[in-house]
This record gives sequence, structure tokens and C-alpha cells, in this order.
Amino acid sequence: MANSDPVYLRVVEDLRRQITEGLLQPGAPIPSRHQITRKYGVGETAARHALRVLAQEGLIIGRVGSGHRVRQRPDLLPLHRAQAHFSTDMHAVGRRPTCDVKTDSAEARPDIAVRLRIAAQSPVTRTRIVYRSDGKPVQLAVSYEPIVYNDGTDDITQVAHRLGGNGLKLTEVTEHVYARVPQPVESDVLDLPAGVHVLHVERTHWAGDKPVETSDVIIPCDQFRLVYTLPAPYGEQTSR
Amino acid sequence: MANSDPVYLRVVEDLRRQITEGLLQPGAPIPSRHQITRKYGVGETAARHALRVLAQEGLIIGRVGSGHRVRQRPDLLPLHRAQAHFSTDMHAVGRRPTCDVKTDSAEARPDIAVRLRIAAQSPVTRTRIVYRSDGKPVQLAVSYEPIVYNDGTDDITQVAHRLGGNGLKLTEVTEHVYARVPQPVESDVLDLPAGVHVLHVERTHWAGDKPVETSDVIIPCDQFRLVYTLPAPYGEQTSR
DNA sequence: AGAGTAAAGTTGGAATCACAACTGATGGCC
DNA sequence: GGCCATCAGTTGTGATTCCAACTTTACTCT
Repeated sequence: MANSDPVYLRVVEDLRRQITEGLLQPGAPIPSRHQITRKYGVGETAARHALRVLAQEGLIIGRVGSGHRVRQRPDLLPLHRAQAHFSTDMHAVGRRPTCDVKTDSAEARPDIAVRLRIAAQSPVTRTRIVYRSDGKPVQLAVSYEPIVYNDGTDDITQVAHRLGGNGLKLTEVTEHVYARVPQPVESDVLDLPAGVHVLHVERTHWAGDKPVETSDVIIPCDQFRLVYTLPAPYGEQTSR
Repeated sequence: MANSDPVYLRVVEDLRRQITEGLLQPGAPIPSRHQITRKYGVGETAARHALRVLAQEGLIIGRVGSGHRVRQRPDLLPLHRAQAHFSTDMHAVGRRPTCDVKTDSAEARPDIAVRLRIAAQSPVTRTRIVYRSDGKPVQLAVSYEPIVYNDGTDDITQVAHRLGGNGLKLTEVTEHVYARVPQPVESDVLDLPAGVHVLHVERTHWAGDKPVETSDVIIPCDQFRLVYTLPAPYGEQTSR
């Protein structure tokens, strides 16, 4: 089998095997386009295609003039979403966390309105946060609150405290997690290499059955993993 | 600006805009390679590259002989990980869930041994599960338990019940979530289009401070989103 | 010896041509 | 009318060639 597979796949699979098996350590140089054409007896197109696929998969990284190398794959840093303590998580691994915060007013987009259970185009307070680790931007968040909850004075990053101080008792948080291709502005701000996906977390804080704040958190897949701690399911477990 | 940008990006951005703005509805045909070369005044290489990028982003899908079309993007189905009721989630959206289960014994890989806090190469019970929705495989899971917990008789999919019946009281579940490129075998089994990433959930069930079962769950990013419901953080919230 | 320069090699982008496999539609034939 | 073969169009893959921008190395000149 696999005899009639595209030629470039032969190259991809051989190099991928060498990388995942550790024959090629992180930092090791990958054969150049010309070397691949000679070693594997394929054309330049196939060699280039193979390198692009491997780069897309995050296994190698190319620099103009210098060549491709096996990518350093530092362990994905854990982000503990149950607590959502970005600074705690960063301190735990010896990074210096900072963040930029910008707040303004806007009209709720349709999807945000649905999440907040308000009418579309209702006024909301929008907060954009860029989280940095040792100066490098590593996470984006855009938070929306119905404007009635925001008194405009407290630390905007302290949702729980501020809303709590306003007499709202936050009861739970729901997070919807999926991965997608970054939008151009996101690749730009986070300085993402081509092919890296982002985790998109839609987080909503609830006070009883009322949503009081919702946010979109964008996290590069190649640097972080989300960690959830949940009570064990028991009792009413049904068949799956 | 953007004048010296690669030509193919001009095409990508124009088509992407048309799709995201709704000018091109799902199912609508995308100009073919030759049409793009004429309409945008670019070469075949640029046209091909643009189509490949858009396909990679999941915005369009191409079929040999028939052309590219704007991808149907059904809402991502929610998977409620807190309960991990695959069948409940599927029934809720009118799908018929089934699954294949295969169990055998194996030696713990190093990473699995760490997660289970046992010695590497200790014997474990390995369970592979392929979840299907309306017959199509949509999710993979491989579960590992130290062999001592497995009496080999109960329904293997009922981790909580079975382990509970063995006198172990499960207290919590931790899940590590990240996205990555699927391995060849995963693309194969799940029949993933090129470019689609998967969510990888490393789930561990705990009885007190002892891990009693750990599993790797592989979920296609283009079909599902994970939904977590957590108690609201309060009290000891520190600055972020 | 040190600094600056030149050369060789590499990636990313691009044009052009070619071919196999496939789809959809057309038109002819029974 | 119904069936089948043909044909144009399309994608995916591939070869070849070229060029700009960049990095690294080696060399030359002061």
C-alpha cells in the first residue's frame, strides 16, 4: 500500500518519523529543498510541499536564509481555567506576567447579545486585554458586560470582585472551548507562526440564571494547554 | 500598506471577506483556479495557493472535478465534559450515537505511567473506544487503568460505576485540553479533511490523591466544542 | 588582527506547463 | 423516454525555472 500516495507524502512521513522518534532532536537542521530533491529523488515542488506541511504541523520551523530546523517544543504551559489566574500560572513557571487593558463602550454584536441574553446592539462595556509573559503577548481577551453593571471605577480585570461588590453574587462560569485558525489581527498581535491554531474560549459568568459578563479568550495552541479540575461524576451517570 | 504583500494574500483576503461577510453563502461555488487567474490577474501558483489556504482555514472545501464551495459550517456540537455524556449530547441534537470498544493489556508508556503515578512499563488495561454519530466516527478515546483495578467483567465504558463498585470513591477529574495536528492514524479513522486540527483531552480520574484511570480523548475541532460548567471563583481571587 | 565585503546557500513567492482522476452536463442512440 | 458515452471543466499533484530577501561563511583589504 501507500505506493500510489503522493510523492511529497513519502518525504513528510519519513521526516516526521525521524522527528517523533527522536532521531532528529529539537534544533537539528532539516535537509534543504535541494538536498531533499537529491536524497529522495523528488522534484523541487514535492520537497517544498513536504517542508510546508511539516512546518504547518508545527514540527519544524523555517527561516529565510538559514534553513529549517526541528522546532523547540517546550512543554505546553498549563492555564488553570477553573481559577483563571493567569499571573499565578505564569509565576509558577518563572515568567513575568503583565497585561494591557483598554476599555470602551460598544453595541453588542448579535452573538454577544445572545450570550448575555440582551437585545442586539444594546450598549455594553467592552474590555480588551493583552496578556504578556516576559513582555511577549501570549493571550488576548475581549470581555463584554451589559453597561448597567459597570460603574467604571474598579479594576476592570477583577470581574468577580467588582461584580460582587455591585451586589451580584456570581454562581458559576461556563466555558466553551474550541480551536480554530487565528484571524489575521490575532496572528499579528500574538506574533503566531503560520499554521499555529488558537484555542478560543467563550467564557460566561453567571449570577443565578443571569449572564453578567462574557468574554472571548484567545490562546495560542503551541504554548498553552487548559487545565480543568472538576468534581467526579457519580450517581446519575448514564450510559455513554 | 499591504502593497508589497504576497499576491496570493490579496486573493485570500478578498474571498475570506466575501465569505465572512455573507456575500458568499455556505454552498456557494468559489471561482476555479483559472477564473481566479483571470479575475485577479495572478498566476496559477498564486490562485492555487490562495485556495489551499482557504481550505486549510476550513472556510471552503474542494472536490476533484466539482470545484470549491463555501463550507457548510454547522454549529459546533457541544460536548459537556463535566458530565462526559457523549450519548446524551448526541441525542440532544438528534444524532444516533454508537461506539466500538476494544480492550487489551499493555505496558504503560512513560507519559501514561507519569499520569497514573506508576512505574513505567507497569501492566495496564488499555481500552480503545471509537464513538460514532449516525455511523460516522467522530471521536476517539484510549483509556488506561492500572491492571489491579480491572476485574474484567463490567461494562468498560462505565468507569465511574465500575471503579466505584470496586470500592474506590472517585473524587475529581482533571482534564488537560490542547489542540494539535492529528496523527495519520487519527485522520484516517476520523476521516478528517486536510488541515483540520483535533482537540486532545488528557483526562484523569482521581480517588483522593490517587489517579485511578487516565484517558486520551481525540475530538475533531471542526465538529465539536467542549463545554465546561464550573463553580464561580470567589474569595481567594488574586490579582491577574 | 579586525572590519568590511563578497559569495554561496536557503526560504518564500511566483509563473508556466503538464497530467491523472474525477464531476457534471450534453447529446446521441436504442 | 431512458441509457450510455463523450467531453469540457476542475482539483490535486508534480516538474521546472526564476527571483528577492535573507543568513552564514569565507575572504580580502587595510
